[in-house]
Amino acid sequence: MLTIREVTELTGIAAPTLRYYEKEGLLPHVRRNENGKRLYDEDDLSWIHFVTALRATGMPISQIQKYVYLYKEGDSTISERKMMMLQHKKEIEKSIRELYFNLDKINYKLALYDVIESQIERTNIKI
Amino acid sequence: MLTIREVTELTGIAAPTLRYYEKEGLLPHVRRNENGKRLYDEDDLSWIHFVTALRATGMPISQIQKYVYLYKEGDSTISERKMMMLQHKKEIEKSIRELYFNLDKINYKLALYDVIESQIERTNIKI
DNA sequence: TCTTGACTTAAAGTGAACTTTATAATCTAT
DNA sequence: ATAGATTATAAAGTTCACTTTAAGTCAAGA
Repeated sequence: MLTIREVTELTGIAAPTLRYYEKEGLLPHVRRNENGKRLYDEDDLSWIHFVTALRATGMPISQIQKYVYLYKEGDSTISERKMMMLQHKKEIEKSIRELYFNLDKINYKLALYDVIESQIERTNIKI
Repeated sequence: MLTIREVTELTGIAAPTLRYYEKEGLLPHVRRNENGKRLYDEDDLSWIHFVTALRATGMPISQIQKYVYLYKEGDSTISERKMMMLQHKKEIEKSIRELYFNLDKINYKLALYDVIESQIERTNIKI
């Protein structure tokens, strides 16, 4: 069992953020010791990594809340949870497509700069 | 020359956002008619599309401000602007890599759901 | 024993990027 | 000529996801 400090060192997530996630219901079943201090086990670490992956791919806190709520409901919500993940997968793929699309525009801009620089070279103008 | 309404229809960007971008210095040289109403030309539309691409790829307003400031400075800032774009290109590529990395985790989760569902099928349990 | 440091909570604060509101001026159609 | 829509500005408000602060509890080391 790990203290909150050990988890922050392991994950790079700030302690207040871990408490915030827990308060918002993103981390089910984090235990406490006899004095109320948090103790994290392997399952908690898995949840933290999973929540981090969802956040890093743009899933809002509110939707992760819903997912964890369904998880707590038990096996009857498995298909709904799977559908949430399928939907989120689509969103991520869409984000990637949009990034590539806009990356093209940046590359076009960079190509223009290359043209300008080669013109400067040819005409021997100094900037 | 287009009115702000025509630009919102053309770009899907809300009029207050266009005014906000202009106020923040993201859109150089937007003209006005004799009564102070904005009139956008082709160059303005290009800037709007460019700013939109930068925003959609996560560049902060403050950095776009800096880029436009350099643009207004003239040709002597070309290499600095090109470096900004090269750096931003790297950031976008990093974002794409991270999205793929986390997409893998979501796909792993989905594979687990598939395993669970096939188990349910085999054991004939109804959920 | 004292004090230092790590933990706890609730509540307030922050920063980024808009968005809304309030008020006034101007354009458009009848 | 006038009603209703559109535009302008400045300033306040909103949302999201944390982050910081304030005030307190507790265990361990000098």
